[in-house]
Amino acid sequence: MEATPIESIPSPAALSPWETSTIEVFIRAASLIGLPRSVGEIYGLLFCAQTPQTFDQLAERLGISRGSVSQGLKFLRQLGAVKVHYVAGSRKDHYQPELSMKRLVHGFVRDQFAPHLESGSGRLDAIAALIESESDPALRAHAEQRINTLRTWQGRMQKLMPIIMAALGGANFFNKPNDNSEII
Amino acid sequence: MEATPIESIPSPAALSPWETSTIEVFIRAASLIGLPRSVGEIYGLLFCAQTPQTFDQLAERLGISRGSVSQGLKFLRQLGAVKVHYVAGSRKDHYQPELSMKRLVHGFVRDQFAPHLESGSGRLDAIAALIESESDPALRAHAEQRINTLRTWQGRMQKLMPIIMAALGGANFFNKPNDNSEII
DNA sequence: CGTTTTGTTCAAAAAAACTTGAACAAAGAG
DNA sequence: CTCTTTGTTCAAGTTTTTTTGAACAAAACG
Repeated sequence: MEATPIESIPSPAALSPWETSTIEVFIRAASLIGLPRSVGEIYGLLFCAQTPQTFDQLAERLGISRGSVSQGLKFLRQLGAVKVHYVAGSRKDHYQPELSMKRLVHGFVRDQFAPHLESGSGRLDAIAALIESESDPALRAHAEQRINTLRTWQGRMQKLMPIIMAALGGANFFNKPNDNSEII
Repeated sequence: MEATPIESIPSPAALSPWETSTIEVFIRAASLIGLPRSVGEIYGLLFCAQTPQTFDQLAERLGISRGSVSQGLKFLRQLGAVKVHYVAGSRKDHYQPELSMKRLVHGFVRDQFAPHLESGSGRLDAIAALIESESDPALRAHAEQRINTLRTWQGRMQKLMPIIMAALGGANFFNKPNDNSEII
C-alpha cells in the first residue's frame, strides 16, 4: 500500500448552505411529481453549480452511490433535463442542467404523462366494447354515459397540454431544435 | 353456531367486466398523480355505480379492508371527489362521485399542489438570505441568478393554475357554491 | 340504560419503491 | 493487446408507503 498524501484524494467541494437548501427544494419538487429523491438531488446540484459537474463529483458531493448517479443521470438525460458538456482534455462526461422551464416541462410531459393519456384512448375503446355485450338496456345506457364522460375528460386533458406549453414558453413552442438562445 | 341460510349473507353484487376495466383506468390515473391504488378503486367503483354505494358495498365489492375504505373515503371527501348522499330509512352513509372534472381538478390542486407552491415562496426567501452571507462576489452573483430563475419558475406555476382551471371549466370558474346544475 | 350498528384509528404486516455496491462492459492510453 | 479509467447493470438490502384488522368511539335503537 503506497503512502497517499491527503491532498491526493481531492475532497469534493462540500455543499454550501444555499446549495443544500436549494437541493432540498428540488428534492421536494421531485417527490411532488413522483420522482425519486436522488433525481431531485442530482438536478438540484447541477442547477446550483457554477461549472459542469462530473459523475464523480455528483456521487461524492451528494454522498450517494454511483449506481444512483448513473440511473438518475440516465433518467434526466432522457427527459432532456441535463446535457452532456464535453470538456477538452478530460475523458469524463461533464453535466449541465437544462435551465429552460419550458423544455423541462415538455420533456416531463412527453415521457411521463402523454404516453398514459394516449394509451387511455385505447382502453376506453376496449371498455366500450365490453359494454356492448351488456344485455339490460338501462344498465348499458348508464355505462355508455359514463364512458362518454371519460372520453370528454380525456379530450380535455389532451387539449390542456398545448395550452400549458403555450403559457410557459411565450413564442418558443416551435423553436428550431438547435436554437441556442438562452430561454429560461 | 346458528344455521345461517345462504341468502342471509347478501353477496355483494360482483363487478361486471366493464366496471373492472373502468376501475383499472382509475387505478392507473390515481397512481399517475401519486395516489394509492385503493383511492383509485373507490372512486372508480363509485364512478361506475348506478346508485350511491355504502361503505360496506365498497369494501366487499372491491375486496379491500374496511380500514382502507375509511381512509380512502376520508381523503376523497376532503378533496370534494365524493359526496355523501343521505338515504331515508338507512343509517348508513351512501356515497356518490363528483362528476365535474373541473371540481375534481380544483380540489386536487387546492389540497395537493397549491400548498407546496406557496410554501416554496418562503423557502426561496430563506435561500436568498443564505446567499447574502456569501463573501465571494462572483459566487454570490451566480447564486442570485439561480434563485431568480427559481422565482420566475414559481411565478409561472402560480399563473398556470388559473389558466388550467379556465381551460377546464368553460365559464364556470366563479360558480356559486350551491349551483347544482350538472357540470361535467 | 345496555345493545347493536356504523365508521374511525393506528400499530403491525405486506407491498412497493429506492438505493447500494460488486460484477460487468466499453473504450481510450500506453 | 493489455491495463486503466469511466460508466452501467442488476440482485440484494433498505426505506417508504400502503394495507390490514382488531380495538375503539359514536350514535341510533329498543
